[in-house]
Amino acid sequence: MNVIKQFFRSAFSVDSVIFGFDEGDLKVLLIYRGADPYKGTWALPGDLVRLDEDLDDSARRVLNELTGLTNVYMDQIHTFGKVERHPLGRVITVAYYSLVKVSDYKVNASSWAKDVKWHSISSIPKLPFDHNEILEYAKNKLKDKVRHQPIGFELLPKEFTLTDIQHLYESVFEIELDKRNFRKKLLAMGLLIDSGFSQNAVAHRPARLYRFDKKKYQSLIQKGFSFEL
Amino acid sequence: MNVIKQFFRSAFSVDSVIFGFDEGDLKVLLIYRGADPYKGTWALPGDLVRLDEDLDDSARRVLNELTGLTNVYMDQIHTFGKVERHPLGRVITVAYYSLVKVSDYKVNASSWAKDVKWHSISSIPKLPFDHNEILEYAKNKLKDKVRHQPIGFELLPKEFTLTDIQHLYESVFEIELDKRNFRKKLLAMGLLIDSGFSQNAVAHRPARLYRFDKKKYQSLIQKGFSFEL
DNA sequence: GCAAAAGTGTTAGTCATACACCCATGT
DNA sequence: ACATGGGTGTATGACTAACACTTTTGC
Repeated sequence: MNVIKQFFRSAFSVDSVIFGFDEGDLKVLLIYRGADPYKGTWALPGDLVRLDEDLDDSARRVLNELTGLTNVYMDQIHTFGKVERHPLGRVITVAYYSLVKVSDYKVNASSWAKDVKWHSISSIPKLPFDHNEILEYAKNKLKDKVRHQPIGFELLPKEFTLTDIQHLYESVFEIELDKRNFRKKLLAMGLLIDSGFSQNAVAHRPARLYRFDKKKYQSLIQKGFSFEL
Repeated sequence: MNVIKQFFRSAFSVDSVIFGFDEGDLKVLLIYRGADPYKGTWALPGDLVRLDEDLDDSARRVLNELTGLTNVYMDQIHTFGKVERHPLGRVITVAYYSLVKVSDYKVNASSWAKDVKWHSISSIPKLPFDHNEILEYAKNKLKDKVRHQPIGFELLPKEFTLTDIQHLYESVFEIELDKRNFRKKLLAMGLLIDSGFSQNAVAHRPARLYRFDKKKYQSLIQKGFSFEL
């Protein structure tokens, strides 16, 4: 069939913007490319999608190969398809972002990345392909999502302080928030469980530790609830 | 090179959810497929992307071939990439939606569509491929977008009544709105211009006609404004 | 004069914002 | 005792939601 010869000559890749939150700062996981094209530069992790692999599975595979993590929050961002975006041929890329708890992240179990490192969102180098553009899209998508759904917790360890969340929101939105008002709203959601524990070994009054009530959240979502901040 | 043989055997398509608003009802433009696969069914308009064609351009081409329209509001929805979604081989599809003024829409200038018709959003038939899923995504995306930006006007003729907009919002959100409150908020945006004219030949008090102030909107956007409803 | 949709304000409640001091711990 | 961040309440203004009657036109 003619169509096959004419059109089935392209490839598609997935690229992943992996967000983490550490030291009060939003981070992105970049790889140092060990192979051409663009060998020797920091880039977003990604790979060509195999012909027998669902798109979403491919994104999960890339994340898993890199971090060893599964069951991670992941969402599609956008698809980038300029003709000349890839030097090897016609390759469009479907970009995803995921939110990982930096504390869960263990290995650099990667075959194709010579090095892997968290980069603060405020100091991202020039990246190959259209990766800087992808990252911009990712940041905006993250903002939009966090504003409407309490997914920020995916970036925090199981137990966290209210100040942790506040700093997280402040990094994501790049604004400052009022402590009292923020706590009021946050607790008013009714989705935080007081763990009963506090920080220890801190050089100030220890903060209470909370957990996110995932079950309650799921059941509210079911009932068609929607959240804001 | 090995990679070429291994991966460059797939294709990608664009599919378009073309929204219109007419007779107080949200509509979608469907084509009646004149060729296989799925010959003889109603489907979303779409086409394979040419190797030398940017993704967005491809979506605009499909829209233009079908309606003769250019300069139409268009936005990417999501990319669908299940392995078995297309019978001819590995084809992922990038879905777009566009908002057209039904009054501007003239011809069925289409080579590949046997028939083209507006279908009310409330009575969409079973569609081939994953098109019903795509349409669901499109509706949600449209809701999200309309909630935060006054793009609803793209669906209305240049001059419209306040009741027209209210009906539009009611169809998109599938809810009922209070007339007085809706008008208050709408006029408070300061983005409507009273055209000075009114309807005529209507069997009731004629409504004032307004225009959307695109220039003011652009300049507010520039200044980092954001809107809600 | 009747039918049909246009147009118009007020009130009560809820929510967002601004703001400053005392507390518990480690050193 | 001092430094560090944790924790807490109130008052004001802004916005949202609920609600009913008069007006203008065509027939």
